This record gives sequence, C-alpha cells and structure tokens, in this order.
Amino acid sequence: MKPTFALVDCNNFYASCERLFRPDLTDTPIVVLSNNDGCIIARSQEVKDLGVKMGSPLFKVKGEIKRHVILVFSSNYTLYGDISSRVMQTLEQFSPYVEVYSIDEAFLDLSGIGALEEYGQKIRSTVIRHVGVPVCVGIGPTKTLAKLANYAAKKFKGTRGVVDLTDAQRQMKLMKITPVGEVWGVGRKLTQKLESQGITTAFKLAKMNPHQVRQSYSVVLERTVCELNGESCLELDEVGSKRQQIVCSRSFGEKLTCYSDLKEVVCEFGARAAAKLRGEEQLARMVTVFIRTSPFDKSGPNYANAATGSLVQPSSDTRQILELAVRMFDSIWCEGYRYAKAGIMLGEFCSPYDVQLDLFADQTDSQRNDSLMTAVDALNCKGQGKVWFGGQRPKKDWYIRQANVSPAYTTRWSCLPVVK
DNA sequence: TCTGGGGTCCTAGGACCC
DNA sequence: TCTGGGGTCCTAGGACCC
Repeated sequence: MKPTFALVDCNNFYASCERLFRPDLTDTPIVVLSNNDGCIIARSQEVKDLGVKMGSPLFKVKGEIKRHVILVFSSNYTLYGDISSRVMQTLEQFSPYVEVYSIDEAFLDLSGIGALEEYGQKIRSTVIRHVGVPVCVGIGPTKTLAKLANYAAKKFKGTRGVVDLTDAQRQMKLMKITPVGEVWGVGRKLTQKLESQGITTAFKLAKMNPHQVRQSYSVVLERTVCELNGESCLELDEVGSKRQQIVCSRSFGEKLTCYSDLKEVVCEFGARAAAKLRGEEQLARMVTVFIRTSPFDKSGPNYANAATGSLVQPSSDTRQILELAVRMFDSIWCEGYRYAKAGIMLGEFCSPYDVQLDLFADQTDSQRNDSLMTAVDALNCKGQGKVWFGGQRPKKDWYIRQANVSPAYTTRWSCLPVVK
C-alpha cells in the first residue's frame, strides 16, 4: 500500500498560545521573543503582514513595534510545552502512528484512509475545539509533499487550512508556483546555489536528474528530489526514538567576567543536562563545555573555546558529569574577557542496560548513586531548585532578561485564570 | 545598552592500518 | 631516475530543521 502522510502544523504557535488565555488580544498584533528578550521568534499574522522579519533583534525593530503598537511577550516555554502536549494528545486519536516533529508540528500516518480532505478538516476542528489552537493540515504521499501541502494550506486562504496533495496533477500545479526555497530541506545556501543554476521553483527542482543532483549537490537533496516526485524516502519516526545529544546553554543577561561566576553557571547547565539525560533513561560518555564572548561585542577582544572529555564509565550521575565539566571548563577558562554565553553538551549515549561494568567498582555503590539521583529528580520534579549540588548556582542571579513573560496559566495553581 | 536555543545528518580530510 | 593503494575510523565544520 502506498503511504499517505499528513503534516499538522500549528499557526503562529507561540503567538496563538499567548492568545489562548487573553481573548482580548485576538486582533492585536503580538510578537514573542527568544530567551533573554533578544530576537523575535514568533509573530501573529498581523505582524507578519506588517513585514516584521522572523529572527530580527528586538532593538532593531523597536521603531516598528512602537509605531504599530505591537504587544511584546517574553517566551514562556512552560506554557508552550503544555499546550503542545495537549495538541499532540489530540492528534493521536486520528492516527495510530504520530511523529512529534517539533513543538508545534507532527506527521501522521494516514495510509489507507479515504476522503482525506474531509479528514483533515475534522482534525482542524477537533484541535481548535479541544485545545483552542488553530492548525493547518497538509496531506501527501511523501513527507516532503505533505510539508509542501501544509505550506499551501497556510498561504492560500481558499483552502480553509487543508490541502490534499495526493493527486499528481495538483502536485505539479502547486510546485510550479512554489519558490524553490520553500521546499523542505532547501535552506538559504542551497537556494542561492540552485537559483544561480536557474532552478527557481519546486517544479524545476523536481524535474532534475536525481543522480546529477547527488553529484553536484548531496544525497540529501537527491532524496528531496525523489520525495517531490512522490517516491517516499523518509519514514515516519515514531515517539520513543532516543536523542543522540543533549545541549544546555544560554546567553547571559549581563556579561560575566569572574571565574567563579562562570563556573557556577557551567555547573548549573551540567546539572540540568544530567537531569534531562536521566529523563531519557540514557547514560552519556562524552561531555563538552564551551564558553564565549559575544561576537557583537566591540568593547574588547573576543574569545571562544570548547573542550571535550570522556567519562571512564558512561554515567548520568550529576556529580560525575559536573566533575568532568569543571575540569573541561578549567582547561579553557581565560581571564580578562567579558563572557556572553556558555553551555554544555552531552553525547555518546548508551542504555543503562548494556554498559560494560567496571571490574573494580563496588556495584552496591552504583545502586546507591542511582537512588540518590532518583531522589533528587523527585524533589525537583515540580520546577527546579529545591535540591542542588555544590558548585551549581540555581538562583539565576546571572540573570536572564524576561521583561514581559505571561503567567504559567496551565501549570501553576496560582496562575490559573479566573472567570468572573 | 540590546543579536536564541536545541537538534539532525552529511562530508571532507587526516590518522592509522595492512 | 624512482616514493602504493585501499580501507576504516574519527573529527570538525557546514548545512539544514524548528
């Protein structure tokens, strides 16, 4: 049986989340900012129509914000995460196979289902009724075509938010009017290169010879070409597939210059990363620490460095990870810079069930360590910062700017909206 | 004054081996 | 005069995604 994929994507997701408990903002233009209130990472439709670009640094668009009376929100990931899981839960009733692709979109396997457009409309109306977030649905024989269908569903109002692209004629019709840069997997660099070769639309890309594409570009683009022609190369990746890397990093609200400050921040990130790792039920072998000044900071010299180390035994024990992280940090720390960002990466994962045990280690010790970590996680499960390790600095006095953050409406009792 | 964070995959080139 | 060839593994960096 030929596969059928749907891509369900929330419209202006973060902005829609902010509106969910503020019905008074239905027609107000709003933007949501990145961590530290740095860049614009989400815009409501009105703001998109005004031409405010995604990713613009806030200070560069201050004028437009003021002129058009755009309401500004700091990001509230607690809220977005909770709304996201409600959307995903709702989607599960429409397909036995759901791949949560990002916080605001999911692929569904709709193979064998008829009357697809109607089905798509049913998905839309159900999500808006159950969660209150508007979504668009794109349907196609490959993931890339489902993505393309979703693009059309968002762009053309006449589609009422659902496009079924299983028909080859419709595929061609749409691809002829779609700029090549809108194709999933074609980014800025590739767009430039393709356009310089005269490949300006999705249709022209689809008509290229896959073998030549592989030679002049890459196997990735070759796959894209095949997918545009209805040949499914990318499978549905179901929930449960493990991550290969965990990163925890932040820019600081204020530059840090002192060794102990930065070390505490690195430990804080390390502890958070280790907790995430335990949540995944994995062990890590590799730990990388990086620190850097701001590339935009012209007031002094720039410095960026990273160091990677390996644990003797794969572990998810915060203490072992922090011990190595501090060693890595010490090896790259340099006095005299104004640091803007730091982070930690964990990698080379393995399952706790197939670790090679240390011949000389006392196994009762490792069991006790596991219990300790489980206890710490349980104590910290409702938000961070109840229990922490020496070296961490959980009080956040390295300060992240968050001037306009909305309440945690759905995850904190004290923030529950009240109906009068 | 002020420029996000977290992922994946592929490739080229060097080291090393026989 | 004349200096192999082929394979694997690892890493850094680039491109992409949201």
